[in-house]
Amino acid sequence: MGPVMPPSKKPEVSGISVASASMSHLYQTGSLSRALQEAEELDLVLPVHLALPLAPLPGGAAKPEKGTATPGMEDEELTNLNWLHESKNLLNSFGDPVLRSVSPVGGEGGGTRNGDPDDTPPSPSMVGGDLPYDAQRNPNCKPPYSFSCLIFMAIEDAPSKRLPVKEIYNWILEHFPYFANAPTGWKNSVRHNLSLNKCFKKVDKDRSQSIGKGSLWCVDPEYRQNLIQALKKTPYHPHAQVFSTPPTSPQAYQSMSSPPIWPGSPFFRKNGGVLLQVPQGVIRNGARMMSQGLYPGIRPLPINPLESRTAAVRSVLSGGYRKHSISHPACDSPLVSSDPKEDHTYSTNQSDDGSDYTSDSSLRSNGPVARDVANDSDFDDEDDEDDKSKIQLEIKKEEPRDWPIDTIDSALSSQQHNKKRHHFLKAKQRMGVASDTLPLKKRRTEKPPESDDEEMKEAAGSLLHLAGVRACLNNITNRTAKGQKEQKEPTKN
DNA sequence: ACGCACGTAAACAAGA
DNA sequence: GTCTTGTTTACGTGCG
Repeated sequence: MGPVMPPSKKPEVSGISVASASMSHLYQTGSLSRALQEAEELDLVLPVHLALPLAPLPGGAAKPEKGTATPGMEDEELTNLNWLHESKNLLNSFGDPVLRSVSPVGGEGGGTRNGDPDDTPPSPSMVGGDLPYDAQRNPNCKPPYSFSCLIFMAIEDAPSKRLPVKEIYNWILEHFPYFANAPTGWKNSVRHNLSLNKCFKKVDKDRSQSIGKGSLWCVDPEYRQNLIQALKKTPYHPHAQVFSTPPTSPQAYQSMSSPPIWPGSPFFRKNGGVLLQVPQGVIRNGARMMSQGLYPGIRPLPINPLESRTAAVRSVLSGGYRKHSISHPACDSPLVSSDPKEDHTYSTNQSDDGSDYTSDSSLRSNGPVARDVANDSDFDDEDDEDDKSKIQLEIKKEEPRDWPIDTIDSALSSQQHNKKRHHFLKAKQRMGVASDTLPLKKRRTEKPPESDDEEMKEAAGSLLHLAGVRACLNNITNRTAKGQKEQKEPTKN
């Protein structure tokens, strides 16, 4: 039984475009907190992303981001670069409407599949009884996310979109206090997932800026949609019908509603238990979304604009998260070659993956994931983003191609059951997939490297979006010349 | 009953 | 030697 969301009784902020533009300005000028406090005093319901910066950490103190501020960087530069960087990242990563539709409700415990369809009621076996998962209120409740999702979120939450294992641990610990007291086996599970799950890849690290032992891990762009699907399926969302609609264009992204605040989220409580939903147009007009709001129910970290800006500058100027020597988010650096070891169940052809994953295009054919990406590209080029029925149709067309993340891995991991494997292979054959194009970890021969193109498309769309954002901002801040200059700079990256 | 997705434990190797 | 990281195997659980 899903929680019944009380209708909002508070007046929404009027003047959406003004609100969104003002929000951007307020955030940049550091007066967002003041504005939010004023709004709170006025008993106004604010859009999610406006309020999230006020979401407190139980401990109270702001958690500084790793690394240090770039010396000599003017705060103004930091602000603007951060704006550009974060907008791109948030649009590309968190702005994904599927991701935004996620809310953390689902089954509990190992072996529980969080596979509630979007339009079905939540599992009765919710975490913490009938209440949705709330890391703050029920810190000892096991998060409903699978480890794959946790890792995915951790990596996506990183400015550089790549993290060492230890940072993944830390992210999980910070956002899910449950693991602080959980048996240490969960770390093993994390590593197990990283190694086994094809969605995650090791990234070559700059030896001159070594982070120590271990590698960085990133989300394989090829399988990002799979992870998004997994995240999407993890919870039930009361507004799933609203938010499960994928965009057909960057404009569609922008015009989509941002997520309502999940009842477990701090802002939900802050607003008297009113389920919030950002009015359409706020996102369109360039409102920022805070990552903490994209995984509702997860223990949020307070946002320090300066630190966040600093991280952004590290990524934008120095080509990435300095500590991790990143050149570009989302895997543009060569991935670590997997040593072509002896044949294993999961890596019968590891050398395929051993090379830079952008270089094995010739080995990739039209596997299911490849078709996914290809169709996604077509999808993004759709013009008729307002035709909702068409969108829904597209959703239905997508679903048969939705490959479970670990379908093959899992099937093959039970190798002792040859029967299983046989059935799986037969199923694959029914789906028209060649047996040698399994999306196995360390074995990617399915598709050409469209990820870079995808990245470029996303970046281009984001920059187009930013153009509107900046125009909006400029109307308010009278900083037209500077704003235009700053729009151009990220295109060099 | 079975397949699937997922979690957990454990063994092992390599490197810091 | 110890710890961390990474890989792999095996098995258990819950659900459809």
